[in-house]
Amino acid sequence: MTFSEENYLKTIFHLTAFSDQEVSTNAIAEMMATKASSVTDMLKKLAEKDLVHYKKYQGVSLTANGRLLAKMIVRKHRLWEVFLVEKLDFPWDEVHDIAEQLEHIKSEKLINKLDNFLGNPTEDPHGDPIPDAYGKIIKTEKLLLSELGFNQSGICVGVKDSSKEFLKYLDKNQIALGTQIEILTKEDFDFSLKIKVDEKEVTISNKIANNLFVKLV
Amino acid sequence: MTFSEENYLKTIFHLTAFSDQEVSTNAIAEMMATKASSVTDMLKKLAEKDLVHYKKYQGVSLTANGRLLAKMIVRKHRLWEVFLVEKLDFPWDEVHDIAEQLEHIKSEKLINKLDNFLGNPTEDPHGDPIPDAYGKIIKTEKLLLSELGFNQSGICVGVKDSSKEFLKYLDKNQIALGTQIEILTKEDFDFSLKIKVDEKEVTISNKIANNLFVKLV
DNA sequence: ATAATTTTTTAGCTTTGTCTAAAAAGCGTC
DNA sequence: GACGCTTTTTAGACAAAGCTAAAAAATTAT
Repeated sequence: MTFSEENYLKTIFHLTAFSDQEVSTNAIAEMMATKASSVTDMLKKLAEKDLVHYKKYQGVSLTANGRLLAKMIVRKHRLWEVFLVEKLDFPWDEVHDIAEQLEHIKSEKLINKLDNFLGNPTEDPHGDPIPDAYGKIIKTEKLLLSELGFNQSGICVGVKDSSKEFLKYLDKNQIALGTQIEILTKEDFDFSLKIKVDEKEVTISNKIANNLFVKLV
Repeated sequence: MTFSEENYLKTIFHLTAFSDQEVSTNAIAEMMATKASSVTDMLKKLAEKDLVHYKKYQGVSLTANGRLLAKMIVRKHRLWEVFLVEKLDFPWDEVHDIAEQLEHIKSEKLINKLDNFLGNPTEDPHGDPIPDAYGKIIKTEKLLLSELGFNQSGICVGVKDSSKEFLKYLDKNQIALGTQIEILTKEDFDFSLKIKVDEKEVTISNKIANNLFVKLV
């Protein structure tokens, strides 16, 4: 498999992760910042290799085979992210781009040894689950901070948006995985929240609350 | 820089490391298992980017620029090899192929953090020197086992040939970096040696002795 | 139901890195 | 210096993966 094929599989996997429907050519093109015509070409090639179900004009979905391969790429990506943060001390907003490269290294033995070296983590530094060597994914149930009510408290367990900008914002406000957050007040007008983090009161917008996963406590 | 360009630079670096002369198109083609015509095409491109000195039919050598880049690739390769052996417990004969992939990961910060994580090693698992972040290489003087005389002893500090086959042979005979070896007798007919390794006597061929680096002790 | 719009595919071109076959340059021998 | 052999380069082709522009299918609106 080429890097490009792997990137397409991964994109299709992410786009079908929640909806579980066929995904459109345009959606893939947009996510990969490429042109629909390029996507069509690749879909034909992936269909040829029995990695996707593809019928002209009908959208596309992964075959069992394709899904397993996609999960292995996600596994590699997330394990490398753990390595970068835990072992090399990278800040969590810098690991994605490097992991995008590392995820294409081909060696099953390498990734399994890395997994062991890291202590078989089940989540990456953004709280996303790491598939095991068989592709099994354990998802922990989590809710958005915006779903909590007054006086409820949650522990931050992940981010929905993992862009550099959002992660840096969280760093600046001393919110990290494991941080406890209590909802103090909710503004009816713009749904902004006043929350308590480490004994400090902070006001955050609805957009922030909508991208932060917490576990009720 | 593409992977292919990096591989050419690395090959030219290795071929010019000792002789310090221009290297021929054919020599590069042979080492890379490709065709001379492909090499010519690439040399033009590298010359264009001022990474090599190239004049038709005259052979090729690295520019200062090209040499530095080549050293950075070698640095990455060897640091990753240390990681694989020291941290992930890979046997020394399995790391080369994986390091060939890892050496192309682009992130200066990554490689410098990796260097620190590994304790700034100066040699890779085969005894080859690791260039520092500025490209500086400290070579320790070492001689071939075949250059030792009767009753002299050396500590194994590296291998000249680092093929899987040779490394496995050494493993089988319990010879590793750091192993002490004493020359017992030398056969005049085929230059085979009787040596003492760990209180055990072993007979090795001239070819083996010619590919094992030692430090006099 | 037909027209307009959007989405997707096709056709044809570009670049990168490879190849084969043929031409050109360099070298060794006399 | 000419002849033949080896090495190197050129010319032209191909596969991968992208692009643009145009055609075709699907969808939405009238």
